[in-house]
Amino acid sequence: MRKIDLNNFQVATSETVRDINSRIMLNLVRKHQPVSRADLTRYSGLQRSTVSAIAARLIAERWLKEGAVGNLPRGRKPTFLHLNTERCGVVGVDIQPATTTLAVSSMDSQFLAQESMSTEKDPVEFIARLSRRIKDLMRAHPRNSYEGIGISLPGRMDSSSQQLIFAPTLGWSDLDLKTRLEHAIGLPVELENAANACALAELWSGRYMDGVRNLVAVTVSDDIGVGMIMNGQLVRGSTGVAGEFGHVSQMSDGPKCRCGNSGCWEVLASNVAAVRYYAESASVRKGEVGSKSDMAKLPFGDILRLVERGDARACKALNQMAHHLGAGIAMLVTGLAPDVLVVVGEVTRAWDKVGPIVTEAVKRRSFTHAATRILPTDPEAQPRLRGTIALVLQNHFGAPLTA
Amino acid sequence: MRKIDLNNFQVATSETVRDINSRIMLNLVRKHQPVSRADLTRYSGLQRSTVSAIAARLIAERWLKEGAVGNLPRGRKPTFLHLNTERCGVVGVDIQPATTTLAVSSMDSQFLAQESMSTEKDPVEFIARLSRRIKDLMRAHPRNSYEGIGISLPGRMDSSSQQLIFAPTLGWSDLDLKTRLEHAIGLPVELENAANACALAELWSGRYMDGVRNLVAVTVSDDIGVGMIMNGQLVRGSTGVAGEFGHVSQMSDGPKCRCGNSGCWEVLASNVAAVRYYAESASVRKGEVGSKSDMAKLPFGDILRLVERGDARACKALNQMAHHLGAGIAMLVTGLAPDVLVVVGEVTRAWDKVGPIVTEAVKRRSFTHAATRILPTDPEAQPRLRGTIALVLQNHFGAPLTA
DNA sequence: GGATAAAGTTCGAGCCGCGAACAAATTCAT
DNA sequence: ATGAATTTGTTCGCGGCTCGAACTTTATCC
Repeated sequence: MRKIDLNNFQVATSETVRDINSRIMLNLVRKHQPVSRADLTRYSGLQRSTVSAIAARLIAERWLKEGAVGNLPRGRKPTFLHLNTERCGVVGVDIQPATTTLAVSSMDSQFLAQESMSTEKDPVEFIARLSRRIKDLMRAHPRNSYEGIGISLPGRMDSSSQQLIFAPTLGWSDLDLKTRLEHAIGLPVELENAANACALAELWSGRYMDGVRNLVAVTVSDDIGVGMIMNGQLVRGSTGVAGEFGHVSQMSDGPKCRCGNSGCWEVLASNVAAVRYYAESASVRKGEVGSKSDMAKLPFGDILRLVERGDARACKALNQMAHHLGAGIAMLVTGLAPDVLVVVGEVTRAWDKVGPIVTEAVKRRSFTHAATRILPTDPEAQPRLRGTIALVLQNHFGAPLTA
Repeated sequence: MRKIDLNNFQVATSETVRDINSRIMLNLVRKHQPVSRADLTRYSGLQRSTVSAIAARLIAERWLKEGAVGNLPRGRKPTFLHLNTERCGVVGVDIQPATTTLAVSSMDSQFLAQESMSTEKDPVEFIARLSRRIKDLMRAHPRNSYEGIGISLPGRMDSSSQQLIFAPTLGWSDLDLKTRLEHAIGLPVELENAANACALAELWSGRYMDGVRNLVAVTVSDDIGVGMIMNGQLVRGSTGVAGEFGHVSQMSDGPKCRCGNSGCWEVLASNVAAVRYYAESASVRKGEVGSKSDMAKLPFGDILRLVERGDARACKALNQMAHHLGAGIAMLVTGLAPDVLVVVGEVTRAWDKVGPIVTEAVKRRSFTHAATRILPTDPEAQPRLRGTIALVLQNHFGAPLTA
């Protein structure tokens, strides 16, 4: 049961009924397609006449298309309905400190094209260049309509105004990225934190046969971010900053974190932590080639490659990271008890080594009543970018705001 | 934006419109009462005619009552509407390991009567006795109707079946309390974990002038429980076990917890932790009167009394507890960023001493972008019991299930 | 060729909010 | 007093929606 938000509600009119039922139909088609009108009456509980009327409208609005006819042992053959993936396109932009990836996607979240560009320090200059690239991409891939632009970025925005309020790795601050881009391109823009975008991508991925309404995404890179979906809805917290579990202190006498605190989870379990563990083990053991500070600049990818080759020191560093990753994930499983917890980041490439350590730590440390599945994401699948698409599509497939 | 739950949705009919708008009206009256129909058109955006029609129905259904007429500088005088608190009663039951408190309340959450009984080890026997007491209480306080029974208990129930799955301190397990009581009394029963009940109580308390849709309740007694409300809705997690932050390990080499883990938050910051700190300081300092094991049986209330009298050792024990309480609360503030975090329990009686330590710890340890207010509850206000009332009333005031 | 079965359409009834017109109640200027 | 102005609240026809029964269409099987 949800409390009605008296600061942001919508009264119902007669059209609200059709709104609600259309959304339900659209989701039923998404789930069961190809599907006949008759099946939809059974799935929805609506009358046959109502289903026909809604289908007619959704076809007129080009959300649905009629397809082949099916076969049945008896009676008239059904004509199948399915989503009209041609209808609309979505632009997704994944901004990361070094490079920005942009893509156009169809309604079924299939990428039509994808390209990269460098992220710049000057946000105004960057926005100008980005909007040119987006326009070019849209021209190169014409669609009936483009519905919006979803953007994932490593930072936080105010949940109501969508003003960027915190993006340390980009060096931007207090920027109205949303309005600027909307004016430049003329499409609605949705901003979201990268971890939240990943959580959305998983929620809408179709990977979990519905039923998953509580999902946590943990992004592991140079920092650790957490995106939470509870009761089928993104949790943004009071000012949009929920999910900073990466800055929960796990070891009061641990290394200093840039947030000012000590022993934060992300200091112990992020990619840079693994690099540090590797460098430390070097200096302790022997003088060897390369100074300690050189090693501290090693990219995390190199550690993974060393692990693949069986390098003992790299393996140990990765194990340490995995151990701490497990401790933090145990906290999330214990406290949030999601149906699914997905891990995002390069570290999933070594999940055969990391996964067992993590699940063992969770099993050992957490109340076992929660049956949380801990899963790596496919590193090739670009979860952040898929999340930006989901960010726009949820406006069409999510529950309409009522009451 | 919420994802539609295809396993549990409700299609809209023409009556859904009235359902939704009635709920909105009811909440607007609750917020603004006494309030005229004309004001309600302004608050809701509905037409005057629609507001009148809905009001007429709500009056016929006895949810609302017409009251006095107001005064205006010009024009016809408005007749005020307000909630009809006489309409219905609610039964609330707060089960705790030693004693169970039951109460009957009117629709405005005012207690009409309240009494206590001992909690028994045998659940079947207990249910029989409890239902007799409830029936007597209802007979002694006749209302037009009783809407339901809300029950708070120290344990976890499956979120769908409401079967009790875990209640160690009561010694009950796998019990269908809900169905048994429903059959015995003939009223719908709502079960909820005590911490969740406290969170609900605060959400519906009217203490925060709306706007608060993300709220965390931390119950501190012999254990620590956490109830979370995110996006205006209780977070129960996959099988109803979300909120066990009390069993997040804060100190890997800390004391053993009954959950099998070490250094759990509740082992470091609960009432028994304070008692243990007190006992430890005794044994370390001197032989003195009373053995260490005697002191470990001291009730937490005695420690609070000693603190009031200025006992240095008791103060130190309380400080230690407060320090760890702050560390855990910092975790919640950092990770969940609620608008409000309320602390429930005897410890709030010494909040002048504990509060500053907690807020200092949170300020030091957490990302300060979240503007979470950390507040103690009034120990006299019986948050668990108020929560049981909210549990039933939210069925009438919460958003109806649509889509 | 008729019985049976299933898919899909048509159409009137009923619920509901909208919005304009109307009725009621009250103040204020003349 | 009296009428204009103002505000509250009601009445009523319209259009949107789903329901549900009746009907049409398209198939298979005996």
